[in-house]
Amino acid sequence: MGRQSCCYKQKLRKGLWSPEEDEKLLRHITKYGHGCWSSIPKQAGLQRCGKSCRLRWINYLRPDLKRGTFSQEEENLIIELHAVLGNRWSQIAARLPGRTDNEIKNLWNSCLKKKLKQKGIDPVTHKPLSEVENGEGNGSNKPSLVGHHPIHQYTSPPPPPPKLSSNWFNPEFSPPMTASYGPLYYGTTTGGSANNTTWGLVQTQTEEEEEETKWTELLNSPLLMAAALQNQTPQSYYNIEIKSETCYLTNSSSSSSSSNDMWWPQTQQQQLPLQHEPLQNPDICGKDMQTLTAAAFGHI
DNA sequence: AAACCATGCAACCGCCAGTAG
DNA sequence: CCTACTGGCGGTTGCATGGTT
Repeated sequence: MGRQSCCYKQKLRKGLWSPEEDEKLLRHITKYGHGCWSSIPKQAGLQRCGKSCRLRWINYLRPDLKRGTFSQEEENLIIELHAVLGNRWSQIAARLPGRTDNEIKNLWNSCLKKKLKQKGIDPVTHKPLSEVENGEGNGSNKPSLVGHHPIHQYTSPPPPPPKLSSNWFNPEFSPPMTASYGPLYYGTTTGGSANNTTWGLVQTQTEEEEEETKWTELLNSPLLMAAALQNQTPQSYYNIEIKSETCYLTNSSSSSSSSNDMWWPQTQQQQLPLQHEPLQNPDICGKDMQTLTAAAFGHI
């Protein structure tokens, strides 16, 4: 017995969103926040399912979205994070302010995978393709549930060239991302263990839960990493505050489901530094929603 | 100029986990 | 404890656009 989509059940609209729908949703959430997604369509006068509204909001209407093409630094960071987290796009996105999991996933599938392959790196294991092919029989490359953790490739002793450098699409590129490696792969781990085996530990860990915990601990702290990403000082970064979309939305919903008129302005403030940041690739073209969003928030 | 192809992106689908009743 | 509902996530699809032949 197959399941029917929520849209099918209620004969709701599907497909691309019209500007009118966007405006309705934006206006509604701007005014009332999104308490319960399932009730939003009705309240906002939309013929959509709640899921669809949520997705539209998260991937397109949210005011803190960065948009534009990914910078080299961001791409590199995604690759690094993917090596650690695997296809956990939402977690990767949480470390890239203003980017959505969908965006990152698309980038990975359409672009980064190819780039890695061109560089002779297996996008799944993040190991050199030759190595992957050779080691295929011995089970050493057996995929794990959460992807592979070839951290040693990136961490083992200071990042010098060998395989690590092959990950840099721009060979001349080094800082600030090189600096960000510290917190990501070593820095945050030094609290517990000072040696370089910390991530190796992750790699060889058999207890998955323990693994998870370590990742969480490690990855929740690299604020400097993102600071480097933004080419900002750590301090200015703190102003932005790393917030995954999940946190972002959670905050709003937890603050109160209906009358949470507090979270918007606050969030906006946090995003200001980002907005002032000059876009390297201002291809916001055709996506006037950004303007609409900005306009909407100007009224709050 | 037209047909074809490749690419990027937005959105949907289906599954899962958490939770309220 | 069970069930239904909801939100969240990753995988996948389909369309629009731009480039190439």
